[in-house]
Amino acid sequence: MALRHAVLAALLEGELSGYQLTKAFDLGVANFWYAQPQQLYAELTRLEKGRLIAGREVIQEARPNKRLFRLTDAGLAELEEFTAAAAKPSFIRDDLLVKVQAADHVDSEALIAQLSERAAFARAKIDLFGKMLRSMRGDHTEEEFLRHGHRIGPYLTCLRGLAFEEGNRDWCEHTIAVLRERQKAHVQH
Amino acid sequence: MALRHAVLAALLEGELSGYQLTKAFDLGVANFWYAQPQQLYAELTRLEKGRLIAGREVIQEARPNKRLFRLTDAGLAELEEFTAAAAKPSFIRDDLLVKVQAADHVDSEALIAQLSERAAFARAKIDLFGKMLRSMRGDHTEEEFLRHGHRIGPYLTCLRGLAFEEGNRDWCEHTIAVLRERQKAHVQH
DNA sequence: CCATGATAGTCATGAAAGTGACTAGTCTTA
DNA sequence: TAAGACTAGTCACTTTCATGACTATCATGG
Repeated sequence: MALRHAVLAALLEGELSGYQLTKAFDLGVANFWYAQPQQLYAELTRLEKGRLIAGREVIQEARPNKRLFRLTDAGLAELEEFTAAAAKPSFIRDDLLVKVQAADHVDSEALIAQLSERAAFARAKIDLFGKMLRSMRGDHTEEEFLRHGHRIGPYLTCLRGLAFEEGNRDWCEHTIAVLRERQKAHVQH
Repeated sequence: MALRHAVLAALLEGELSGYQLTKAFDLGVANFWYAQPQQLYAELTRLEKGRLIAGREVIQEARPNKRLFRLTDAGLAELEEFTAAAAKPSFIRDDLLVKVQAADHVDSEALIAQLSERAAFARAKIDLFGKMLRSMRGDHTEEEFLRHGHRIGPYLTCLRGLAFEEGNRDWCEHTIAVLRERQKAHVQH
């Protein structure tokens, strides 16, 4: 029951099609949840059956027809209930951490390559999140916006995403530096 | 194929029993992966069948017998291969983010309660990670240890865990402050 | 005029993760 | 001296996630 609520939360933004949702939940953009198209379409079907969302067909000329979904009252109630329930603590679960855990026993070059790639990805997302934040707050300062804006939820999750990626970037860079330093030291023996 | 490699990486530390692994993979301690006992025992069985680890029974007097597992050469090779392969980018997938995404439409008090709880949890882990790091590096400074220590993998993942939890704590506190501020402003209307 | 790429989705299947309930002996503490 | 926590693990089951393959149409660029 996790993707389920993420979809409901996304639909708070207004009516969205499955395809639009897939864009919002894309790995490259997602600031609060990630999922693949197939999962989303499946979830939408389930949610509609449960009457937590309602869809309507929109016939289009120039492109395939689509279905726009909106939250029902039952859906909003479900989300409310979910928010009140205790959350399980989260943790990082990342292949890259497993690899670094094994750092002393595996090839450093391969590891450094992975870390560089991840750092690059993190920088790209930092950039993107920066832009998203600026566009959400418009002409206001962050402080102003958070005080008086009327949809701060997405802004706040985006801030977390930004900090997370900054953490990733810094850690990757630091780890690379450490591994390089040790390579040098090792060669000199 | 994720827990699988995490278990292999954990066994780099030396022979461990299933029970010891469950301690290391516990939500309260895990600095690089989390899993439940049942998952671990199941994974250990699979890995042993695949000859990536080997177990030996240890008969004990005062407590139940146990099985100690160690990595085989095949297991180390598998881990090596895994490290060289491309990692998929990671992302946060957290109930709490979903809840904050919906912040504008749900009860703030409930949300603040969740955030406080998470912040407290984060502080506890920060403390724990600090202790773990100190104990790993012994009398050395961090710089010294990372340069010359001979098992820095766990230290590095622990550093990431620490930064992650600091990020959680800061974000939770900031978000709480923002929500409180808005509550005040709302009441005054 | 053909190859991409975007829009808009569907189906089937497998792998991974999570949950609840349960056994069984020992050690500690109120 | 009884209750609860710790050690050590197992069985059965469900939910969630992820993967690959597939169908259409339209627009754009070379």
